Amino acid sequence: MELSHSEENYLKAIYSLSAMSDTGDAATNEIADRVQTKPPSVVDMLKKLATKKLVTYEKYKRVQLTSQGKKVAIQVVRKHRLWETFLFEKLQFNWDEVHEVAEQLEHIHSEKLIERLDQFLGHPVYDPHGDPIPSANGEIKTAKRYKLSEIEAGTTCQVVGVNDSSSDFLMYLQQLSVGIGTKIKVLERIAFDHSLMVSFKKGHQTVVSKKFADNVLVT
Amino acid sequence: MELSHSEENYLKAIYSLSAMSDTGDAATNEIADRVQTKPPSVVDMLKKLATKKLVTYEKYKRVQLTSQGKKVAIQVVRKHRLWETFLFEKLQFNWDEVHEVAEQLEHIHSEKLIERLDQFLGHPVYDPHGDPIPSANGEIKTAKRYKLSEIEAGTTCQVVGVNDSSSDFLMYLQQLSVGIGTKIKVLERIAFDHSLMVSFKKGHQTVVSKKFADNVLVT
DNA sequence: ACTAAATGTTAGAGTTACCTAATTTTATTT
DNA sequence: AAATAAAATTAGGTAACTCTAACATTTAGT
Ligand SMILES: [Mn+2]
Ligand SMILES: [Mn+2]
Ligand SMILES: [Mn+2]
Ligand SMILES: [Mn+2]
Repeated sequence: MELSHSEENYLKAIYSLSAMSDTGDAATNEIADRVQTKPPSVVDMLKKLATKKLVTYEKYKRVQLTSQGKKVAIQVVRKHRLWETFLFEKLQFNWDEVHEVAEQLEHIHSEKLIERLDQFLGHPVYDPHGDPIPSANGEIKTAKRYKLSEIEAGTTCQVVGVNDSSSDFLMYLQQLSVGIGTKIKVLERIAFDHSLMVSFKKGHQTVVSKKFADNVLVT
Repeated sequence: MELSHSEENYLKAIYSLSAMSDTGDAATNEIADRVQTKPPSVVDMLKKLATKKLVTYEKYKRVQLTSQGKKVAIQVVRKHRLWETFLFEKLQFNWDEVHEVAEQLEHIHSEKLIERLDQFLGHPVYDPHGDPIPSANGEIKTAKRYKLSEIEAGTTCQVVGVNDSSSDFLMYLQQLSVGIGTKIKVLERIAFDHSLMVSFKKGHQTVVSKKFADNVLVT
């Protein structure tokens, strides 16, 4: 069954909201926020998705994806993240420019296209934001992600993403030559202001603030 | 002004129909055929495009693109052909598989994407079907294209496209190792059945039928 | 338990892009 | 110049997706 852009966007929104909620479901207003519409539009769509068996919905209750719905949502996420990787790796888009275009590209319908793209990119595992790319059969690498600020002194870890994507933050990262994949060793945790003494590859050593370390995700 | 998929498809259809007509315009029924709708839908759309100044339309007369409309149409064609080239060159799609997916990709809205894609592909001049790719400012290489069947004996020419894109024909071409860019020398024109004696690169020599030669475009 | 606030739903309507059936205009024959 | 055929248009309607305003339900605060 061929879904519309709109249906796919809703499924993706419900998927990511459910993933954050500890009850595995999403609320009407949350969805409206996420897909930039008003709550009545969400209700209409939930009814439609429910008749298509993509979602289990009872009025006044939070929605849940069915396994069918989840499968579709994950494929959309896969496409989104593969396109982001393409834009970043092959077309030299910046970190913060890829999302908007991928938001459109994720709706192109072609099995073959996405499998060939995956192959062309060398089967990447993480997108430019460090988010895991689901595999063709829907499996997602879910290595637990820590804030850099939680890492013990003496440990070496690897950057897999960020919490903040403001351009101030991204520019600072660029200046430090820190990106996805960068290895960081935590040398010392400074009790006074919770800042960290760290070293990046090649022993280049600096102090970073707690605010910085809270926004860098590592494994 | 951001146009819809549908509006873009209509403009593209009117553009290519106008190019074929010697009066530089297109008829309602022709457009309906091309975009796979019914004539009343076309009339609706023509009225809309007319209020947007993309088309000059008077009822019961043939439509013409305004210069604005032509500009938009050419940009859509540019995107279509660049994406076809990407699919063919980078993702190893076959000649006859690229069109359908490009039909979707041509509607992605992003200036930057298309310029970067063009650069990534090395500013190609022809798409996988041998059709010219308009430049960023809308210029189109219009080297006159001849049928192979029109070429004089003794002349060497180069394949730039085909008239038929049936898979029977494409498979035959593949078997002969003939593709875009292949050089062909016409050795002899056989009066009896208008077939041609030709040689491909490396002196490999064969006879091809008139039907074949009518469907191979060369410069 | 009662009230107020927050959340969610229904009613009714607009837009885009289609459709079929009926009608009008233009083009082609005789 | 009629008559007929072809092409184009209008009328009226549907489906998807969105909205605002009004109403219903649930939740949280006292
Ligand atoms: Mn999207
Ligand atoms: Mn991402
Ligand atoms: Mn298209
Ligand atoms: Mn083409």
